[in-house]
Amino acid sequence: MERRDFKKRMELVKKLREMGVEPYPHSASITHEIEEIVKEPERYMGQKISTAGRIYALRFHGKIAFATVRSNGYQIQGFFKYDVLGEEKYKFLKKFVDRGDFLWIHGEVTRTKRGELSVLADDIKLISKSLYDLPHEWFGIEDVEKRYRQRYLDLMLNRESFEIFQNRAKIVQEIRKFLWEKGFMEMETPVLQPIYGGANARPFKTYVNALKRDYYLRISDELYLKRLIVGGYTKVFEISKDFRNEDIDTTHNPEFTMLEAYQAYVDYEDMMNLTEDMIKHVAKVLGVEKVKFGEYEIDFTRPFRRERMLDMLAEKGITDDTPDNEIKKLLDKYNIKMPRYERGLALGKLFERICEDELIQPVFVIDHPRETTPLCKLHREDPRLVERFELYIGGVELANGYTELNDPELQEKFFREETERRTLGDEEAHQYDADFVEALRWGMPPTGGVGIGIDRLAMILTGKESIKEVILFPMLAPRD
RNA sequence: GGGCCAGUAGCUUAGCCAGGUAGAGCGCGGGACUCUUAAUCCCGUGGUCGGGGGUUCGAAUCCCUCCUGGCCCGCCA
Repeated sequence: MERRDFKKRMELVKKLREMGVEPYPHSASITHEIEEIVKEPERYMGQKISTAGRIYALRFHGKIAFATVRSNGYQIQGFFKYDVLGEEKYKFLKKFVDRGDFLWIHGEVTRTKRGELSVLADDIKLISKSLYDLPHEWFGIEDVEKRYRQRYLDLMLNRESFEIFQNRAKIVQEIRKFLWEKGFMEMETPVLQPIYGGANARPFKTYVNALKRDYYLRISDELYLKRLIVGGYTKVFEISKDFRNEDIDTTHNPEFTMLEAYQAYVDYEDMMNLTEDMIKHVAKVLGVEKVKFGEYEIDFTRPFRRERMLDMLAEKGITDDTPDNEIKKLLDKYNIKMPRYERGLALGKLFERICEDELIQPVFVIDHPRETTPLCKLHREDPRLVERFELYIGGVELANGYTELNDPELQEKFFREETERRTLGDEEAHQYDADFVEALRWGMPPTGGVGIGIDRLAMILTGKESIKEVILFPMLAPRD
C-alpha cells in the first residue's frame, strides 16, 4: 500500500538533494546530550551548546516556533526565532523539517517566559529525515500487535515501555554486580548441545553441517556449569538465552533469559539465602520494594516464607495417608495425564494445579518428591524427597534450585529412570547424559545451584503480567 | 487444542445489537500569528471498513471461512 506520508517525504528528500542538502549526513557533532543539560540546567544556562534529538512536536507561531526534541528519553525544547535563526534557516525549518526527524541544534540554553528549558537556536541542521508521519504522542500507539512487531514505535511513543526496558537492563546489570561482589565468575557454556539437559522440556533441533549431526539448542545450562564445578571453580554463573519448544503464553516465550548460579560447598539453604538476598537487592536498587502486580502488592521487605511442599498439600487434604486411588481420582478431576502413575510425580503435578496460583507473596516451596527431578540430591532426612526449592512470586514460578546431586551412581540410576519415562511417552523426560555422569565420577564437591527466570523476574519487578511486555521482541507468528 | 474479545484514515477511534451514500479528533496541505507546549483560529485533504466467500435490490453491519493479536482454559516448570 502506498503511503501518502511516505510519498510526500520522499519528494522532500529529493528536493533537499537537489538543493545540495544531504538528509542523512554521516555525523552530527554535539557538545552535550539533552540528558546532560536537563539534569543540570543552571550549570548550562546562558551557554552556547549544540545537541540533537528526534522532534516529537513542532509548533509554529508566525515568526517564532517551538519544538519538543527528545533523545535517550530526555527532552528539551527547541526555541526558534526568525531574527535569531535567520530567514533562510527559519524557512528551511518550516518547509523541510517534520515531526519525527532528527535535528541538530546549536544555540543558547535559556528559559522561555513560561519557564520551559529551551535551546534558542542560532543554527540547525537536519541530521536524519523520517519518511513517515510520527504518530502523535498524546494518543500513542496502543495496538498490541503493532507495539510488539514494531517495538521501536512502542519505545518512541510509550514512555512506560521505554522505561521498562531500561529497568530490565538495570536488573541484569545489578544481578551481575551482586554476583561478582560475592565472588562468582560469569562463564559461557554451549548454546548448541548434542544432548540437552537440566530441565523437563522439549528442545529445538538443529543440524551441524561440519559434524553431520543433529544438535539441540540448550534448554538449560545446568549440566555444563556443574562440569565447571568439577573442574575446580567454586562460584560460577551464566546469564543465557535458553530455548524451549513449547507454547507461547503470558509466562512463556520460546527463547528466554535464564540466570544459573552454582556454588561449591553449600546446599540449597544457602542458595535460597543467595536468591532472596539478590532479589531483594535488585528490588531495592530499582526502588520497587513494594510493587503492584495485578490486584496484589508484592512486598520485598519481609523475609521470604519457606514452606514444605508436603505441608502445603496437607493443607489441601493431601497427606501421606491419602491412598493412591484417591490421588488418581484427583488427577482425573484436574485433568492431569501421566503416561505412568508415580506417586511423587503426581503430588508435584497436583501441587502445581492446586497451590501455585495462591503463592502471591514471595515463598520458597521446598522438599519436593524425589521423582520430580533427576538432578537433585536426596533429602538428608527423608529419601522420598529431594533438597529442592522453587521460588514463587505473584503466582509465577521464578526460581528453582537444589542441593546438587553429586553421587554418580545415583545420577546414573535417575537418568535411566528418565529414559524409561521417555520410552513411555514423556517427551519432556531428561536425556541420558553419559558424559555428565563421567564428570561426576571424577568427583564434584557438595554444591548448591539455582536457576532464575530473568524475564519473569523483570515481569514482577516492573509489575507487568505478560512476559511479552518485558521481552523487546517476543516471538510472534511471522507476517506475510 | 478449546472458549471469549478485537482488527474501520498515518495515529486514537464512532458507527455493527435493530443492513440504506463511512463520521470525528489528531496528523497532513494552504493561510493568520514573535513565548508555545495536546498551541489556537480559518480553509482544505485523507478510508477497496484484516483477507476470501455467501445472504440481500443493497453489507463495516447478518452468515461461513481464513489470517493476525489479546485474555482465559488445557498443555508445559
